Amino acid sequence: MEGEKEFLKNYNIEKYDRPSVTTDVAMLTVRARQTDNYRTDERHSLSILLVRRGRHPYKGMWALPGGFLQRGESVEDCALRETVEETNVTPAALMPIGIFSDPGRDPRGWIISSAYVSVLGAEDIRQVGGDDAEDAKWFDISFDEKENEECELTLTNSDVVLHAQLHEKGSQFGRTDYDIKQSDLAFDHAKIIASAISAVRDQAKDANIVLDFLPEKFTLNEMQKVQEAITNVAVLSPNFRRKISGLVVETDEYRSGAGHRPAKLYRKKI
Amino acid sequence: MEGEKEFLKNYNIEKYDRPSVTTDVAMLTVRARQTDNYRTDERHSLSILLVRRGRHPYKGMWALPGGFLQRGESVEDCALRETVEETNVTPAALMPIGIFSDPGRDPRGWIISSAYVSVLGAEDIRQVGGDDAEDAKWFDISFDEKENEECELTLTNSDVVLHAQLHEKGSQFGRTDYDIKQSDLAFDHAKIIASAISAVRDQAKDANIVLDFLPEKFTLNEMQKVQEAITNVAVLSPNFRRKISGLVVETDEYRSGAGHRPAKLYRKKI
DNA sequence: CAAATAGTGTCTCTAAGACAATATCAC
DNA sequence: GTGATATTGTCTTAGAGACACTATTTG
Repeated sequence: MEGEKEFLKNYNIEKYDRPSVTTDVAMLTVRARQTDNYRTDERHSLSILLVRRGRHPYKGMWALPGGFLQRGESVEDCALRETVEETNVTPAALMPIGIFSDPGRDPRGWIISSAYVSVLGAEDIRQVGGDDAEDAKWFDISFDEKENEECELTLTNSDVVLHAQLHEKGSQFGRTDYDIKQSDLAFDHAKIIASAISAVRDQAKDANIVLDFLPEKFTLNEMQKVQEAITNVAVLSPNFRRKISGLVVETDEYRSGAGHRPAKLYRKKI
Repeated sequence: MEGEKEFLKNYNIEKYDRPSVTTDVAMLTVRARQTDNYRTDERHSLSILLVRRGRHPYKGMWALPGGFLQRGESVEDCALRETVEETNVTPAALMPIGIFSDPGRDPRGWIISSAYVSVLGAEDIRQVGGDDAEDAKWFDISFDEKENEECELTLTNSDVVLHAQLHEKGSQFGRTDYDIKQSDLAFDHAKIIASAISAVRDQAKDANIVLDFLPEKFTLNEMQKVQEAITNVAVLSPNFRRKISGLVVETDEYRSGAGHRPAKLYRKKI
């Protein structure tokens, strides 16, 4: 009878068929756009960071940052490492979206991907671009679910507009799954992005993830606008304030100069 | 310049270092135990199905059902297939728990695991045992979180008692992560089980997943007892009834013969 | 009848939605 | 002053928790 030590000595992992494993990260932030009227609030829009592929396959197309899992690191470490390498941005936390493993999802062969969302505050996004990150760009997101489970994803940039049509396949355990009907993005990344957005929208209901999108100090109106950009649902400001009052603390500072009453700055409660 | 077709023709996936991928499934159910007093309700307890390993490594120890991902199947299909093979039980739905990939988690080498929870109704669990499943057994779960983030997991069976001590590492996005301090189970499965339980407890708050644990027809008291077994929190029956009234529909049948007023049987609302 | 669950009604408190009203600044 | 956001207060309604009470069955 073979003992465990002996078994492990003779075990040859190379004998077995195994997939390559990649990670993909949907990095989201909320950006403000200038308005004509100096008095009026900026428009806020949920945005995603994409990189243009410099290599085959899908060379020249836009894709999520990510890459192959290396020996000695956890999947989450890999997602973090690849994100920093490709975009020069270091995400604070990664939220797992799911594992994408449909046969045929990658033309190179048997490759499965573990996908994450990360959320960036206003301070982090300035770093974008750098050594390896020349082709990393922010895209404004428009993602609407129509009546008959058909969804339209549009990613817009000053130069490019990317479209994808998806079909809502089902929603279980707070994660919605989609089928791609048409996509301008590399691989099955339109599907991953749609899942990522729906996961973040789900989280934003209890307002906690909203704070991750904000800088260290922020006005309550900014916070509300960020939530509205994520969830696509407008709320009344007194009710919003009441709801999130337990999550934030006042500072002594004010934001003024906008043609109306200055707003007190708040900070995330620890 | 190489085109995409040519690139793919020359691409050799074997050149790259890659991990083996397994799935592990925590199959949960709620079982009732007889009481002395014929009038009194049965005690309900959350239970998990474990298999005794017939091979190295961890030969003879108890572990979650699961196995290696094969070419041509999705990770979820693999989890389903392995579960049926090893336990003869077909789960209705799988809820993803996360991907466990710490270096060194498997003595055979670089092996990462995608973990799922599945929930079984009272009807399904009779099938357990069969061809390959002689060593599949149900264990009662006791899982308590103490003050200082220390957790004690105890799995009990008529023959065996398995212990594990865990440390709560942090809770993010509704998933709690644990460190193993001591474990009687194979691999890092104590950690996976703890994550699975905390995920199901989280879901059970909005009562929907509770229905998956029940047979086709059930009394509201049975439903309440199941929820209490999962969450470890007792509730008042009028309030419970009010809360779940929208999730169920009456049938014409009653459950009688228990020394007290018969209870109407309900069914899950579609 | 006693014990035990089945099931209803209702009081209180909290949280959410709607909306009215006041405050303060830049031009 | 005017137009814009900032901030507070309050009315109403929906839901959760607590609890008292009635209904029905079997030994």
